[in-house]
Amino acid sequence: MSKITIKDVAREAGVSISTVSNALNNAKLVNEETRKRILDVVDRLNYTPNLNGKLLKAGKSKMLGLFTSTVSGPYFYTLVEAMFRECERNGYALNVFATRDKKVIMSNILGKNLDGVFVFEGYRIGTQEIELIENENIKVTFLDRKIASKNISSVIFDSYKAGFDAVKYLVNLGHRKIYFILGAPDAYDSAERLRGYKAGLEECGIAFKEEYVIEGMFEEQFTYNSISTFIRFRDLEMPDAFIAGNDISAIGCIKALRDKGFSVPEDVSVMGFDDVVVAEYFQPPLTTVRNPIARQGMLGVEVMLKMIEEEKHGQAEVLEGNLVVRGSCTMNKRAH
Amino acid sequence: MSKITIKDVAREAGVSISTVSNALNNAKLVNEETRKRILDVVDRLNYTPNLNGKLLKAGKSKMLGLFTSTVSGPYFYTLVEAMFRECERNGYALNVFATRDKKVIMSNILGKNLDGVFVFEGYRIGTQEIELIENENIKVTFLDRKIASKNISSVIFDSYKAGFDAVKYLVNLGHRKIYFILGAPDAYDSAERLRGYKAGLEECGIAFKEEYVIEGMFEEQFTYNSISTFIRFRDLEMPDAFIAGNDISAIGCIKALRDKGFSVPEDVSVMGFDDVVVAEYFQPPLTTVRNPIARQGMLGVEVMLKMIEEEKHGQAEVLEGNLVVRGSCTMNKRAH
DNA sequence: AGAGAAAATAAAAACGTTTTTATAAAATTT
DNA sequence: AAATTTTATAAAAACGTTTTTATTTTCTCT
Repeated sequence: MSKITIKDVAREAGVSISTVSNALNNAKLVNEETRKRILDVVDRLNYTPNLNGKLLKAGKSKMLGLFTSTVSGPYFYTLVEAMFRECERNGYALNVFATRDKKVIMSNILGKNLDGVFVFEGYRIGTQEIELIENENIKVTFLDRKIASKNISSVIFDSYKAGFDAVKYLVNLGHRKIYFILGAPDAYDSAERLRGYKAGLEECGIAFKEEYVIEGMFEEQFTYNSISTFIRFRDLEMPDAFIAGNDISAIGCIKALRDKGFSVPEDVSVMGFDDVVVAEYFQPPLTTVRNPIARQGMLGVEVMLKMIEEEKHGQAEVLEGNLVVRGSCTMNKRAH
Repeated sequence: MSKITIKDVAREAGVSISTVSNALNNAKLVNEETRKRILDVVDRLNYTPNLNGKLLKAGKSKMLGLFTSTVSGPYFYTLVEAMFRECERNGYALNVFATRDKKVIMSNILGKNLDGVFVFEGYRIGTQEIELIENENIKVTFLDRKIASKNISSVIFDSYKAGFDAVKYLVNLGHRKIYFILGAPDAYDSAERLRGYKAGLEECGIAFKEEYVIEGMFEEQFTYNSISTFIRFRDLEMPDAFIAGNDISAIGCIKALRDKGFSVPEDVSVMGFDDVVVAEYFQPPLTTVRNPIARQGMLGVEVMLKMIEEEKHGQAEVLEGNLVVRGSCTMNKRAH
């Protein structure tokens, strides 16, 4: 009923609060006999130290925060599971804060009960906020952009290369009219994949065409609508292949094509990115570029701990993905 | 670099710390002019109140904790996404703690910087721990068992009915030799589904047979192995249908059957539970019992907030699922 | 103009710890 | 046996807030 504090323990054990504290944290400083007596009382009263009191004094919390605007989707949970495991292994707790409210985010980051903070895609923390964090000497690791400074690290994927590889793979299969479906407008990955797509085309001697780029928003339904509309009103020839912004978008694209009477991959090839779980179960199974998501999570906390515990300068890590060939792409039968 | 506290603000603004505090929290108590001056300084120094100091004083944190042993799987993220949204809507933050370490769990629960705690399936918090929590006047909502008391609520699914309904559906399709694949041994849902399965059989006048129950652990690979072995060594007739502990297990079962040369649903029908995302994408699409997972999450925080804010007695809520008919079950062609 | 009320500000106490410093008792050295 | 060190315990300060109480200033009323 009542909250018991260190004071209650002290009184009950007939001893001062400092002795109780020491009995709990610095065994060597207190006589074995009294220590036992105190521990007995602690047990009997079920005393648990108040974390706020503790943290207020300590300044360190052994807690890391993960700020994100969404917790759904296979990408997120693969990432966060890896992070949880790695934190636990190092004696840290991971707190997930799901909010888009910049105020909440900043008050928690700067509120100093977190030793470090991960920022995952979604909301935008701008240069102004980053500067603030930097000045407060708080460690931050970004999982959605490439950046590094004294207190800031990042771990991201080489989405440029992924886009590049995707194009080359499709061209090798004999495709020429390769479309690109964009992701969220402010997403780093989307922009990089597009950049790689352009570079890949150039490498293969194919001219980039603005008309071949379609909106997709990383969303299934959005892409479905985009592609349906495109098919219906196009005055261009049918594409040979689509490179979707991610797997979810690829699924939307395939469903739209199918509903318009095209079969994948016989008529059109479709690729995705990420290799989310459904990619394998979807019909046809998705050809995609797999990003080592769990590795990103593990490396993220590794890099964070380096800053916190070894006081190292922040670093920017870039991870490469690899092509996973399944059934959604095939040779171009309409030879050029 | 340096951490600025309310003291720094006070000094800089030429005012006492109480005035700063009031300027920030109790606008009416301080002259508009000085308040502006203080806010200016706050802005200039980028002062953010230390949360530990704040919480230590307040006793309340507006934070809820979610304790779980795993964060993977579609069930979890659907649940937790709904919880995040509902918490945010009510001005609470949700902290996810992923650990199996009972000590960590209890120290956080009893450490009093959480206003309430959700317990999700995985590790076992026994009656002893529950009693402790109860005595400390901490609000707990269980998402993995049915229980209610002054400070404890719960929101679970009616897995008994789900098991019962599954059997009746299959019997209506003409199946008689219906097997049941168990989930994790200590899982409430698994036990309840089994109980419903038995009751359903009885209702239909079919005798329950111990040999028709197979281990599955809620895991794809485990079930795959179980079923493969069963098929290989069985001295019984082929089953008409399988009721798997959940969708994941159903998928393992189907894969095993397929690899042994049986097709689903033509030769054998297979059902799952949960209706996870892949259930829809899998080939054949899974017939399953859908649990309103998001609803569980929302109701969970609702019930929690009732205890915290309205000081209501805890309550036990039970949610019903509904049958989702897809392609993994069909009429029994081998008539009896 | 002086008393009383209201408004604005400051000082002090409190939240529950840990840590530093002080004191007392016991053990060791000279 | 006195002086010194070691060991054990206690007291006090500190962490950064908010809240309660106290003080000062300003305003209102007779």
